[in-house]
Amino acid sequence: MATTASNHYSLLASGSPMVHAEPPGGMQPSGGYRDAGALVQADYTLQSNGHPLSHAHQWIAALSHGGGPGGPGGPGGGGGGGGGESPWSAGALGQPDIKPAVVQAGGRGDELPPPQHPPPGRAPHLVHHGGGGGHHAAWRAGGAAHLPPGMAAANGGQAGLLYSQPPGFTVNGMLGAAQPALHHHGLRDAHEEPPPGPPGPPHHGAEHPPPPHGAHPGAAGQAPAAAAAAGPPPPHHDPHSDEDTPTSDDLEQFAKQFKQRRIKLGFTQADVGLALGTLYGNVFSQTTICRFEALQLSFKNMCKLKPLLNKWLEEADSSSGSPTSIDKIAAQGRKRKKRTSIEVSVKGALESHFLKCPKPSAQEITSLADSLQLEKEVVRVWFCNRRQKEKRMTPPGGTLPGAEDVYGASRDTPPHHGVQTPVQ
DNA sequence: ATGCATGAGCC
DNA sequence: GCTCATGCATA
Repeated sequence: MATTASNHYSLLASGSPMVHAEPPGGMQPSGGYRDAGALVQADYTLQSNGHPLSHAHQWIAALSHGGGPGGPGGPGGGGGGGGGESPWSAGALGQPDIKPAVVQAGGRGDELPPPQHPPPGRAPHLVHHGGGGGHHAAWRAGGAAHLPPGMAAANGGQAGLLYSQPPGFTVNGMLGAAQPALHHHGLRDAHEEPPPGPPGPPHHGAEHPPPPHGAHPGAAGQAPAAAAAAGPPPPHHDPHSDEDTPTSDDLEQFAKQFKQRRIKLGFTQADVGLALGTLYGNVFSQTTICRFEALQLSFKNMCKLKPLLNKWLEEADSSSGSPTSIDKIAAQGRKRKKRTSIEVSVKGALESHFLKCPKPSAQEITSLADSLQLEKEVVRVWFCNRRQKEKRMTPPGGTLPGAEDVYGASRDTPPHHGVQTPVQ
């Protein structure tokens, strides 16, 4: 009843046109949606369950855990809580859980293009505000002021805003290349190629820099000074270099710049995702690119993607105009449970619980699920996603300066998440 | 642009 | 079972 989830799942497959339709009688899709099968995208019709979308408190104050990430860039990190309490301080880059998303379609079969990283000849665009240790305390320390001169002018021309079909970029013969790639280093390698810079702890679970963002500027309750106050002075010299760990400020700027360039060049987020696959073997979805631009990824993840995107920028820039192919990767034939649409009222209930207890026990989840009439798994996942959301570095839509107050105070004002960057 | 889902790696 | 990275499906 509540969920719009009908029972059909859509499967991507390429092939047999068979529709797997199940009688919508049951609302709980808990059938065996995991079988591996090759079904095609069923044309399930969504039940218009249009929910008004009223977001209540989305971004709660969880951020405020005093914790705070230790110093910026300072490895000394406060050792944040362990299990994953502190968003940014936990072992960011150091953790090995990064996974490669190389999902190469069977089509190309092969592997991924050689991961070569052509040395960037020049320091690209990233201008970067000079302050080295200044304010990179909060995610968006108002740093929007950049805009490299060169960039705007760069190729401003034709690209205009036609996203229709970008000209394509050439990737140095990468396409044809089905070279046996060696190690398509997944992201996992990322942690392996730690920035030489960071002396001390190469990548351990404690270095971490990122300023917590704890909240937004509004929440700026955070003493600005605090940021700089970090004990260990972050030795970052060139934030834009792929090498060392950028500050959150750097990331923010890069993301903005990236987006602008991307748009100017006429590429969509999806194009970029695919291009990364072509270039490095790691394909990413539109979602990921979007989140990167919106800074909705974890700090660690942002750091991981930045170099890739930076290279793409260079490629796209240098070969903007060349023809090429963009190959796409077909989805595999995996079944996916249909997205459950949680009713607003139910969502509200979940959020309430989340506020009280972000990490309910299995037992609690079970009873909660029961009372809300949702599958236990759905509830569990909801909490997981909720927690994850809390950890993102994303400043809640409005990080308007001086605007919001910390949630703790008057959380009445739900930040409408509609306020993000206009474009796209 | 974002909600819900999947899955690897870890504990 | 959790976290984290990621993405399909959707609004």
